[in-house]
Amino acid sequence: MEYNQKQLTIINAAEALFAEQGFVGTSVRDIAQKADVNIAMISYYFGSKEKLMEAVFQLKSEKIKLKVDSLLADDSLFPIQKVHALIDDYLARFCKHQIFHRIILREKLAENETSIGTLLMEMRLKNLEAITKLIQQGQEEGSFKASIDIPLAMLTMVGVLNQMLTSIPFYQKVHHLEHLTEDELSGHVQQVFSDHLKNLFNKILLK
Amino acid sequence: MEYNQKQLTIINAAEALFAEQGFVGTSVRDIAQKADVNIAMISYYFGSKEKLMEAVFQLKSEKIKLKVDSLLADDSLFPIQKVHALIDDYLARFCKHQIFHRIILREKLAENETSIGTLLMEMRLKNLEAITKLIQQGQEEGSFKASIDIPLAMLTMVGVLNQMLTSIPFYQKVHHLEHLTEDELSGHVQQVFSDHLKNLFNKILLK
Amino acid sequence: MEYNQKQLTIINAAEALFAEQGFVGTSVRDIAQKADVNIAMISYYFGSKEKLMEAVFQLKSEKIKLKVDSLLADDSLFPIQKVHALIDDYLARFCKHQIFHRIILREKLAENETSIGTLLMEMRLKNLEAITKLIQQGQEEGSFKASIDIPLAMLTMVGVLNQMLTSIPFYQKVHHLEHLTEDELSGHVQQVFSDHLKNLFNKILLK
Amino acid sequence: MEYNQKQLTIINAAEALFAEQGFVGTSVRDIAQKADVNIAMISYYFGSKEKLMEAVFQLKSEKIKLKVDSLLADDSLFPIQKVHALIDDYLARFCKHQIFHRIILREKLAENETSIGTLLMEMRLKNLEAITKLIQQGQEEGSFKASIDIPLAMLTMVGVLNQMLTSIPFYQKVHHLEHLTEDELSGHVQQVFSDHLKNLFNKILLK
DNA sequence: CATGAATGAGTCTTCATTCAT
DNA sequence: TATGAATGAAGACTCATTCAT
Repeated sequence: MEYNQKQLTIINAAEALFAEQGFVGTSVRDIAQKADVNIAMISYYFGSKEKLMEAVFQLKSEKIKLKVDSLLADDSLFPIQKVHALIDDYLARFCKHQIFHRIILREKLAENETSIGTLLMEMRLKNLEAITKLIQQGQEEGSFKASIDIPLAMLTMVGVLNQMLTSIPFYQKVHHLEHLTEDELSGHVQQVFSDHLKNLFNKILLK
Repeated sequence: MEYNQKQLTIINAAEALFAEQGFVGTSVRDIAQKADVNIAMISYYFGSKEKLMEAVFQLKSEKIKLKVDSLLADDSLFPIQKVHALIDDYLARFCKHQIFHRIILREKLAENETSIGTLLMEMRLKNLEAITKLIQQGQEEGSFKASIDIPLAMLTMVGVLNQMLTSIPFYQKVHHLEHLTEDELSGHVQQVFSDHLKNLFNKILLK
Repeated sequence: MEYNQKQLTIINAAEALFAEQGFVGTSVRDIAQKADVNIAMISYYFGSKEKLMEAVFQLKSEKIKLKVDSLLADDSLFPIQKVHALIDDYLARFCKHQIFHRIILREKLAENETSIGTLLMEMRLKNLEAITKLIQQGQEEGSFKASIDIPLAMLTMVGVLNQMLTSIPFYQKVHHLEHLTEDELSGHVQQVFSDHLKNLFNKILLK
Repeated sequence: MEYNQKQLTIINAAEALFAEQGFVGTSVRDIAQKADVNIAMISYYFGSKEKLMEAVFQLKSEKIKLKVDSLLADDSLFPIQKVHALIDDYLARFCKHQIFHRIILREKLAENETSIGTLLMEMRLKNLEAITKLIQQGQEEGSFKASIDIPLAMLTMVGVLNQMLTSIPFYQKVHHLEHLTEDELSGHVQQVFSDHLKNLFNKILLK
């Protein structure tokens, strides 16, 4: 799938709005306005609002796949370092508001077998496959535990990151960080979660 | 706030539907139908759909508060046992589809300062307060580490549980558990997550 | 099915517009405006535009059924007189712009198995049944031919009447009847077609 | 008017679709797709959808005119034979789904003075003129009645044929002809209506 | 000469809410 | 107090047409 510039503009606008307001909560009018295109363009280019969401999803999913693959292929790192890099990568992506996981996870997907549900499942399976390889590297090398529930580990990381997104204001408040600028806050939070997750995964993975 | 029977019926119907379909995805018609009341009753009793959600939230929040408080007051348990009980309690609540956290977290709340955002923040603060006491008990008793980021720990638990909710089909698939009935699956998952979270919290909290 | 006054207003407006402009050519806005009700009332009362058309159809169909039945039950008339009365009845109905046959026949119905197609088929079968009885009366009495293709005869009458509706301006022009008022023209046309059809049916039915 | 190949392709596609779905029910997209041309071509070549329908109409009208004229000029046939030939010709045309009369009659034309209404009137007048000559031949020759309402006769034929088109499924059902293939059914119906109309016109025209 | 891209008006329908009773 | 009826705004989507290329 190749998208032209206008299509990409729409996809980006949609991604941002879906992330903020959810799929149902976002109207095609909103998207058209944000992307500064005619409302009819959405149907024209993508067929429907749902198909647009699929496009958002697919595009993002491809990007992530590339990132993860290149990381895994890097021979200069130890397995645990790759895991740490993966954490930082996810973290950066989540913090840059490219929170498209949440976007989609929120809506009907949990149970419904929509086309997006299927796409999501596929992506998760691919991710799992890649990460399984990574962890097997660590196990073969001898630094990782022999018995690890890999899906459970993945899920833990993603769950913590998702929760982070919705909890930043809370975290800011309880730690009295109101004096920080948005960027400072973001940097701080990123550091905290990076340490936290790395620490968690060290405990989960390492012997 | 005291609610009469009809209001409670509406609140329960609303809670279930919000949990399944999200706030925006649920219409007052749906709620009225599920609660078997006239559509106009919702506006009549609660003023608006949003106010109804607040009622759902508030009621739930009170129930949780009671549970947690009673747990903390129980002198027969060690602090770490209380934490474990807390985990099982949260887990049971999440698994019984009383997933109202998710309900609300999904909608605009993350950033928008809606009335519900405020309610949510209040509830979290109360919860934090209670849990802080619990952890301080453990620290004073000497079994817990001295330096613990308590909000981060809370957030980790809730994040994992939230993620669990949306990932059960994925978990079922990758672990080849399709042969289990829904109840067996739910029981299995609950056991796995209970162990996982307790293990995680042991590492986070215990010296 | 019992309809309240507002529903009947809508049905009548819809009938007139469907007759003039066809089903597809008529918007719910048009109907709402003509009936002087809010647009949403159409969905509110009838569910959809198509369901509204079904209501139009059903109501009309019931009225016709009653008329025909009462005619057939009249013992004071000879069979051929009943046929003549039937012709005049149909004619009057068609001329009074209650041309709902055409309304519906026009749209997709011919081939598509819509709900209306089914309703139409049912009505035609009922009508055929009634008319078959009438013609059998004539046959038993001895004045009608033994072998008559009754559906073909019905179809001939309805076809001529339908065609009349769309051809009145043409007929007016070629017979130089422009000087007549609309009512005079209508009366004249009705007389001409009454004679024509009675004549035709005499030839088709009588020995 | 001369049309190039592409234009003719469009006209044919449009004719078929208008016949099936009506004017309003057919979109230019449908036509463009069926004709396998760019959507913009329709506006480009014909100016508008309505103008396209005029072209469809005009082209068809010319063809019919030619057929009728050639029939009338044939000196080898008696007038009643020409009438029978005319009936079979109309019948064949209607059965071959080239039912463009119905196409257009369906839409606004009955009362509205659209450009097509005018075209239709002109064509009818021309047809009437030709048929009048034919019937005068019969009258002069002595086999036809002296007093015949020719427009009424024409209208009867067209009305029956139109009705036939929308009633074939009904006719099939009541005569229990479901076992016939579509072609067999069409052939049977054609035979029945040919006999019926010829019989009718014998009675209307012959002394 | 031909067309892909783009548009604004229009489609039907559903929404949360209000009002008269 | 309670509700059936009613409403205007908004929903997603399709339409015939135009325009720059």
